[in-house]
Amino acid sequence: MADIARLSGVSVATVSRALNGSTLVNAETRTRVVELARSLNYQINISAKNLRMKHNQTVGVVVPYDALTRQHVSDPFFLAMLGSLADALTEQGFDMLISRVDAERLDDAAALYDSGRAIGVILIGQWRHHDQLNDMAQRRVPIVVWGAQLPRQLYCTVGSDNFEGGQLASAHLIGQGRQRIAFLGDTNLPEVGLRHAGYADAHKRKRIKLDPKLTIASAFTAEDGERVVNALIASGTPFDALFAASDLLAMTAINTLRKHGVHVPHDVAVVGYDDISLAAHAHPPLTTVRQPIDVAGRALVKALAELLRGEQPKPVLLPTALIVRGTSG
Amino acid sequence: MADIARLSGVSVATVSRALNGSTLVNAETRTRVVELARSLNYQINISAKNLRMKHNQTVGVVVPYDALTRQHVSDPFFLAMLGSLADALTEQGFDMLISRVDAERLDDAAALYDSGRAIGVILIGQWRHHDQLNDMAQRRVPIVVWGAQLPRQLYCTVGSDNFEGGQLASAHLIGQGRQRIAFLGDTNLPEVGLRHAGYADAHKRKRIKLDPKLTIASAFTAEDGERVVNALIASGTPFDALFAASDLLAMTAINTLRKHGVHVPHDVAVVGYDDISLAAHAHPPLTTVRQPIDVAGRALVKALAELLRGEQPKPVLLPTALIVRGTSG
DNA sequence: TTGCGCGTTGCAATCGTTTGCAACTATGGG
DNA sequence: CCCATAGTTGCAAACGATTGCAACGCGCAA
Repeated sequence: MADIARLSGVSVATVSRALNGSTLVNAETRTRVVELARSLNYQINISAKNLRMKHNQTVGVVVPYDALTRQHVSDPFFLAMLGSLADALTEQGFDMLISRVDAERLDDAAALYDSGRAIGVILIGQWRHHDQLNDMAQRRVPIVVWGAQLPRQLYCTVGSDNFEGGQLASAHLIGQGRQRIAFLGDTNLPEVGLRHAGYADAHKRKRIKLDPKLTIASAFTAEDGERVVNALIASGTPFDALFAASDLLAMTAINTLRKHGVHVPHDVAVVGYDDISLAAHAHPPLTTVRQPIDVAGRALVKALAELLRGEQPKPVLLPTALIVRGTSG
Repeated sequence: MADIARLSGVSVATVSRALNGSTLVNAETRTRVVELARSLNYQINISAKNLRMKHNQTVGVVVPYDALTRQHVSDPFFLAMLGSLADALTEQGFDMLISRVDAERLDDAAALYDSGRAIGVILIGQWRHHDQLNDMAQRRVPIVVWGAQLPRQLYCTVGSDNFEGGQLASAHLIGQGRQRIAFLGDTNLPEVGLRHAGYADAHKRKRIKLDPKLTIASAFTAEDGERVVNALIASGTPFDALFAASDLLAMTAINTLRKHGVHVPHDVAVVGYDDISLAAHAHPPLTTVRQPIDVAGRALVKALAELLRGEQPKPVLLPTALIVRGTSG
C-alpha cells in the first residue's frame, strides 16, 4: 500500500480510501490509484485489515469427531452438509474455516471465535452436549447448531423436523401392513431421540403396541449396522420392517439382511433417513426420509448472519419428506 | 493481553513471552501468567499475531465446481478427500480454509494466497487447466494439486497411480475371461486419461484388440452413468465387462444394467474406481481400485509443508490396489 | 567503592490497515 | 480584503501482538 501511495504521489490514507471506494477522494485520483493497484496485482493484507476493523468474514465450521474410534469425517450426510455449507457461505461472501473437534469436548468449538479467527461458528451436530452449548451461548459466542430443538435451549438450532420424519416413515410402513417395525439408531442423540418419538407416536395413533425389543441402539457407522442386524436376527425377535436413523445404516442393514436370505422389501421393508445421493441408486432404491440439505446450509448461514447483526434468530425446523422407493413396496 | 499484564503486575511484553514459553522470563512468573491466562479463558488474537509475525497457519483448500451445472460438491470421493485433508491438516496444526472456485477459472485459487488469507493452497483436481496451474507455480504461489503427473509440469502433484490402477482393473477382468470391456469416463481429464491408458496397455499385453466403441465418454455424476449405460445397451454393442472411472459411476451402471435384465457379474463384470466406503456395502459388493485417501491427505500436506520451507517436493505417486469383491466373480 | 556479568523485566518500534480530525486549496459573497 | 464553505488530502492514532535493546537489581571479585 505504501508503494502504491509513493508511486501515485498520494498518502497511504488516500490509497486506503480510494481502494474502498470512499467518496471522500476525488474520482480521478481514485481511478488512478485503483488502476495502479490492479496493475501491480496488489492484494490487501487481510490480517491487518481484520486487526484494524475488529471483524472478519470467516465463519468457523466445526465437525465433531469421535475420539474413541478416532474416526474420520466420513458419513456421507456430514460431508454433504459440508458441501452445502460451502455453497451457502460462498454465496454470502463468507470464508469457511473448517475445524475438527473431539465430540466429547464440543466447547472447544468456541476457540475459533475466541481467538478471533472466526466471527461465528456453525456446529454440525449437537451430540449429547446441550449444556456445554448453552454455556457457550451464554458467553455470547455467536453459534448456530445443526440439530434438534431442545427444551431450555439458549443457542439457535437449525434442523429438520425429526419427529415428523419419524412419524412419516413409520406411518408409511404401518400403512403397508407392517406391524413389527424395528428402529435402528442411538436414541440418546437428540435428533435420533425425536425420530424415535415420531416412530412411537405413529404406532400409538394406529393403536399398535411398541415392542421395546425392536428399538435397537446403533451408531451411525456401516460396521455397526451390520453388527446390529446380525444380532437382531440371531435373537429370533420377529420383525417385518426396519426404520434406520440414517441411509448408511439402512443400506448396510439391507445387505446384511440379504446375506441371511431375507428379501427386501418382501420379507422386511426398509426405510432410511437423510436421502443421500446414493439412496436413489442403491439396490433396491432406498425409501427414505429426505432432509433438505441444500436448504439446510442456507438456513444455517442465514441464522448466523442474524446472530451477527445482534438479532435473536428463532430455531428453524425444516420440513422433511418421505421419498418412497423400492425398499418398501 | 493488557488485562493479564495488569492483573499479574507485569508488562505486556512479559506476558507475551510467558505465553510463548520463552526462557527469558522467570519460571515462576511464567506459570503465574499462564495460569491467569487460562483462568481468564484468554485466547490470543490471531490477526494481530499473523500481522506481526508475517505468517499464518492457514492452508487454503480449493474445490472446483462445475459452473455449467452449478453442481454441488457431492461426489463422495471429493468429500472423503476433504475429510482426509481435515484430519491431516489438523494433525499438523494447520487451519483449513475452504473455498470453492469455478472449474473454468481455476487460477482464482491463487486469490487465497495473494490476499494473505492462506500461506499455501491445496487444489483438489486439476481438470483441464494444466497451463493455468503452471502459471501459478511460476508466480511462486505455493500450491499442491491432487491429480495426475503431466509432462512439463512446474507445480507439485500428489495422486494415485492412475495408469497402474487402470492396468490392474483391466488385467483382472481379462484374467476372468472377459474380452470386451467397456470403459466409462471422460478421458479428457488427465487422471481418467491415464486410467484409460492403463486399460489400453493391459489389452495390448494380452494381445486383445481395443474396440473404440467401448470407450464411452461420461461425467462423474450418477445421472450420466445411467444415461450412458442406457445408450450403450441401445447401441447393441456387445460387452461382457465394464470398467468405470469412479465408484459412483460403477454403482449406478450396475443398477441400470439390472433394469435391463443384465446380471452382474454373470453377464457383465464391473470394476469401479476409488473404493469409497459404500463400495463394500453395495449389492453386490463392488470390485474396485482403491485410492488410498487417508494417505492422500497426509501426502498433500507433507508436500505443501516442504514447498513452504522452500524445498522442491517431488510429485508423489501413490500405489493403488485392486479390491476384488462381488461384481467380478 | 567500582565494575562486571547474569537473570529478569520493560520500553518502544513494528507489522499493514482504517479513520477522526485538522489542514489545505479554490471559489464566491459580503 | 476577509471569511465561510465545500471538496480533497494528509497526519497520526489506533488495532493486538512480538522482539531488539536498554535497564535494573544483585552477587561477587578486584
